[in-house]
Amino acid sequence: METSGGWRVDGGNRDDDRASISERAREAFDRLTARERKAAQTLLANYPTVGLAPVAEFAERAHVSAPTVLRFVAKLGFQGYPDFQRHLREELEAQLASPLAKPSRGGRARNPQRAAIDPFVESAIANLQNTFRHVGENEFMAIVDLLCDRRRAVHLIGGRFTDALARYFAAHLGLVRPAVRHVPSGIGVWRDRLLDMNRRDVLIVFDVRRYQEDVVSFARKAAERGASIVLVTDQWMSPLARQAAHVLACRITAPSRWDSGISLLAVVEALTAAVTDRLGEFARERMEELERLR
Amino acid sequence: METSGGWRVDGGNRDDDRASISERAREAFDRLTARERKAAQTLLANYPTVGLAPVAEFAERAHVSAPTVLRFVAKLGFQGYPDFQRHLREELEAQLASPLAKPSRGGRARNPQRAAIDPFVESAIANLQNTFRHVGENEFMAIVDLLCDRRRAVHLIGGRFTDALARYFAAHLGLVRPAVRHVPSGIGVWRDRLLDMNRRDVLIVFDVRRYQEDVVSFARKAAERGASIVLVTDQWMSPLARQAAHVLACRITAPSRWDSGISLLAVVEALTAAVTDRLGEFARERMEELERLR
DNA sequence: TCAACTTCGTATTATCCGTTACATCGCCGC
DNA sequence: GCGGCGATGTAACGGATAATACGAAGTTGA
Repeated sequence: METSGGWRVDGGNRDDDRASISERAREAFDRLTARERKAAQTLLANYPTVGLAPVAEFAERAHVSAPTVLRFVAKLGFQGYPDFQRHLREELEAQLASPLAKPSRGGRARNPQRAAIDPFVESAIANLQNTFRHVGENEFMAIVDLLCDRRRAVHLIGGRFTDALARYFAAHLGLVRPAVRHVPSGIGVWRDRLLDMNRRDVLIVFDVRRYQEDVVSFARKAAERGASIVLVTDQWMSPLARQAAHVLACRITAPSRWDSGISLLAVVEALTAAVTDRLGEFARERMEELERLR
Repeated sequence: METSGGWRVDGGNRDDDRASISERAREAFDRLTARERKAAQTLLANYPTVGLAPVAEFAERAHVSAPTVLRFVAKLGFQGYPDFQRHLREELEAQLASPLAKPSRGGRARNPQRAAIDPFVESAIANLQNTFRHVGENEFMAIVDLLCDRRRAVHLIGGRFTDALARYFAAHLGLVRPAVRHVPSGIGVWRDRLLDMNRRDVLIVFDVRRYQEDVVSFARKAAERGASIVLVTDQWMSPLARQAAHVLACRITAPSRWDSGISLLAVVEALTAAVTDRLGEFARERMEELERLR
């Protein structure tokens, strides 16, 4: 691994005093040994709480030994574990003192990696907010109603990339209610599945731009047979929107050549949560029974 | 190790029935003696950091003696000072999990639909921020390096719910580089796939809590055969972290009985974007060729 | 394949920390 | 003013925690 950026010739203390501990941990990363990196990752993943726990607990959570954790904090430039904890507390206090200040990143130049990541997070957040801002509450709850009707069968289908989301949704829905079926890619079995569908059924379709023709035509045939179509699509809307009983339009733009599925997933998870909640006792019992069958 | 699904029976916190510690301190205030009240005020004025310091420091800051502080925390109902600190850390951790989920408590009541949706978006945003805030840039770029090495084969596997994410990633990666293979669920073909793996290969594993034993053991065998393991997990970390060359710890808590995969998806998309970008011309040509073959 | 080196965990030691017993102080009633 | 009682600090104790020394295991390079 490249070490040119890691080693501070100037002794580094002036800078280290200002750098937050999480930044220090990232900076020191290439100087660390394999096990010490586990410790660093554990700290960053549970920042800063693990660091405030005794060494033994820290070590256990990181699946390393206590001395490894101690060597890790030593390499970060602390006198010892108590010293490390003292700095953590001071940092936490300073951070909580000005709640409006965004944590860390105080005027430091972003390095190129961060420049690649941060816009990504920002656009994802914007997508989430804009998606749910425009989702009609009535629309959302009507879909929940539909999915909570246990007499209806629920079929899920997705396109090239969104098929994974259909599977994700199916995996969760199938745990809280019966008659949930994912329609796999490849039109081999599609004809058979169409035969099963009638006016009682619900078909959830994921279709985003470069809208997939075969998926749309499958859904249209299902609609002709009387199935209720729930369409999860992007802001420009799949042509299937005409036939759909309910449409959820999600924001998918990203600073990349690819579109983002994050807001689609958020919709899926929000629906899952709402349905689980609404089904309440029924869902609970079903899950327990599934647990027993395992 | 739990292999059951994502259903969380408890809310994730054993002490949900008890009030927050600061509330407890205010509530118990009249029952306290004069000096103990100084301790309580000091704690509330510097919440929660003084409580995370050793007793002596707490006592000094409150201008009382250590035993007074001890009596104070005892009256709050804790078994002892370490117990008190443990609760403080847990509370802090829970609070950091969704720092944006606080607002709009005092205003007019939200309508029930919004109440179901907004906390969901807020926690998703917090998860995204906290996940990427602590992702090491070196770690991230090292993984990108790995995935841009076209001589290596890339295998992807996920658990019960995360399998969909593995598919999603595989679908995208497969477009920009060769030798990308998703490992399907069900251990039927796993043995064969293991045979294919050697030290040139990369195995990307998705494993979140209630970590799935079969996935972990598969990955361990792959690691024994020399494959490089890239683990995408949650903040508590799959036991596989021990064997993994690279770990991405994502925040997954949600105001629901289910965990959220949004930050995992964000990581996947960020990696996809970075790899596509890095491969540049090669990726472009490959995609054009795939387009022609269609 | 072996040797030198690094890394890492086990076991031990030393230190700090929380705890508790007890003495003192202050307060109130008598 | 005196005696009792609660509140508080001092000091000693016991235990847990951090630090360290050492040996095992793994890695690298010849």
